[in-house]
Amino acid sequence: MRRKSRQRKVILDVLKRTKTHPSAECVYREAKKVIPNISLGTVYRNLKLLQSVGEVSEISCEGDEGRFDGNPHLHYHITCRQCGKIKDVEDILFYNIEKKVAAVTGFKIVNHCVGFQGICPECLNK
Amino acid sequence: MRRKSRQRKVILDVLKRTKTHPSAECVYREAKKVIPNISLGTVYRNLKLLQSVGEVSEISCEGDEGRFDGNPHLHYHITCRQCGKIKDVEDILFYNIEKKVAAVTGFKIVNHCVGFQGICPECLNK
DNA sequence: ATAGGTGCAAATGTTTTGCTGTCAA
DNA sequence: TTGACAGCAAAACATTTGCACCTAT
Repeated sequence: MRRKSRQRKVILDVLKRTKTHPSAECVYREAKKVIPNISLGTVYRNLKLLQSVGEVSEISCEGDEGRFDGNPHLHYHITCRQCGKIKDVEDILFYNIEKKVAAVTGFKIVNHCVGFQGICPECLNK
Repeated sequence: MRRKSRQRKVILDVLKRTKTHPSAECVYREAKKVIPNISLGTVYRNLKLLQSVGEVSEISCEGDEGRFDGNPHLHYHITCRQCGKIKDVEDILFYNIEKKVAAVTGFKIVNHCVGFQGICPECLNK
């Protein structure tokens, strides 16, 4: 049975309040501000555990590997090729594509993800 | 100016004919059959170079990191959560979502990718 | 009391890089 | 001839894991 450790709570809290989709290393640095002797291994272990219970997710799509999102709801991401920032894409979701793909491939679909790459407004104005 | 090395040709050829979306290590093993003393560093260097000129692409979307595709045309992938195989999703493309997302985010979109996760027909029948 | 969790450090796996020699143009 | 590229090995990262100790329940 799972216990609530202080470390896990802090890690989850960091993810919930950090909007920049931090890497494991970055979560570690933030968590260290609260628990100075927390270890990187613990961060990895908890990120994995929190993913497995669906409380956080790991972002991925072309070059965004190893960054995490404390928002567990399905949503898409967009990455700036110039400055590297990752933002959430709001209000766009394709619920029906899973059915379509199931029909075409014969797979039972359990999830999908979508990622965009581009240049953000700030970088465009430079 | 770029030269056509034998190694690069073999690596590209492996990718073109391998439909299983191989990892770098796997490309290395295949290439070794043709050039026994090819080095892993060369494989990585060429995979990167071939990506940068758009001849191959690296697949990514939740758990498919580090696998490559010799088909340079935009298409989506689906991964079986049980046996791990990655297949191409044929005949489904969302050209218009880039415009939509550009409008919503203010980004100039240069690319997008879509990945599905599920259980393949073979695994379902076990 | 005890199972789950932690910190630490070593191990692992993957990718990159420096260097020297080689080869395509 | 020469600059791009290869092979090799070391380095650099990122992530996982074994172990002994700690702590919620």
